Amino acid sequence: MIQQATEECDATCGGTEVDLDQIKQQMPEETLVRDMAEWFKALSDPTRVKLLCAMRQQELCVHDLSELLGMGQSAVSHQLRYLRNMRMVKRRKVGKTVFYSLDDSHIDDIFDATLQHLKHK
Amino acid sequence: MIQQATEECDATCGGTEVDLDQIKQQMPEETLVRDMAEWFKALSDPTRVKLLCAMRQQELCVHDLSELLGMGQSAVSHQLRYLRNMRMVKRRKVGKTVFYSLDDSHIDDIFDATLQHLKHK
DNA sequence: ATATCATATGAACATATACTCATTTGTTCT
DNA sequence: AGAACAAATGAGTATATGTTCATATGATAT
Repeated sequence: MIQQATEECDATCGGTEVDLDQIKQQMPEETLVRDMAEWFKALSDPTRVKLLCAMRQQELCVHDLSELLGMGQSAVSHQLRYLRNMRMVKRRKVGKTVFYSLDDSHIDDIFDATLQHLKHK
Repeated sequence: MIQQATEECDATCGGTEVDLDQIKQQMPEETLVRDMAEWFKALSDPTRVKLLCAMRQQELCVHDLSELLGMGQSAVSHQLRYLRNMRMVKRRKVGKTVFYSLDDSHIDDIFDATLQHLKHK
């Protein structure tokens, strides 16, 4: 359960009842915070969400993804690179075509949870 | 288990073995995709992540949050408004000071899961 | 009412982002 | 080798985003 501030940030808000140092200690490291933000940023664009949703169903080549989303090949390719750099998807080359698929099982969980969350609001 | 494309996107990549229409049907609605992206975008900035992490521990006033993050009051206030618009946090006014706290239990779960995820990589 | 303090808000600015267009790379086929 | 095709990449551009600065709002106290 989350604590409630023991009233009176007032008087002089500078000297609060709250123990900021203790809270600071419990905070995740700066680098971890950045990693978290970066990870979420990868999921913060509709195009990338769609790509991941599609790959959640099955491995797909760039061309098909491009067609599925109704977007240019270049745009899709750029976003796939982004997702690959984030290690969220991986490639499999077969001749000229490249198949992309999820490379992070965690995404499935997060997506399921989030979809549930958003539907019930 | 995710399906693997039945080889040969080749020949002419346009006519694949993959049933795009079926995949399309399984995709979430455009509006839902946008909502998802928007929700993740709220978590895609280090400042907002820190604010949420702090509030995860306890309710805090703007001044203390500002001090905790070592950022200007205005910047913090802007981000709190953002989070409030997203209905991720709520306010409680006591005199001049305003206390902010989480308003979305789902954030706890997502953060826990994500922190676990990022630590083990 | 006036002063003071906590927070909110608007404008401005610098940076980041996602797309398009043009071109390149890498592969297969003839 | 050269043609044809899938995908990748770089540059350019329009828009979005996060912060700062200055100022406004709202509340308390004198």
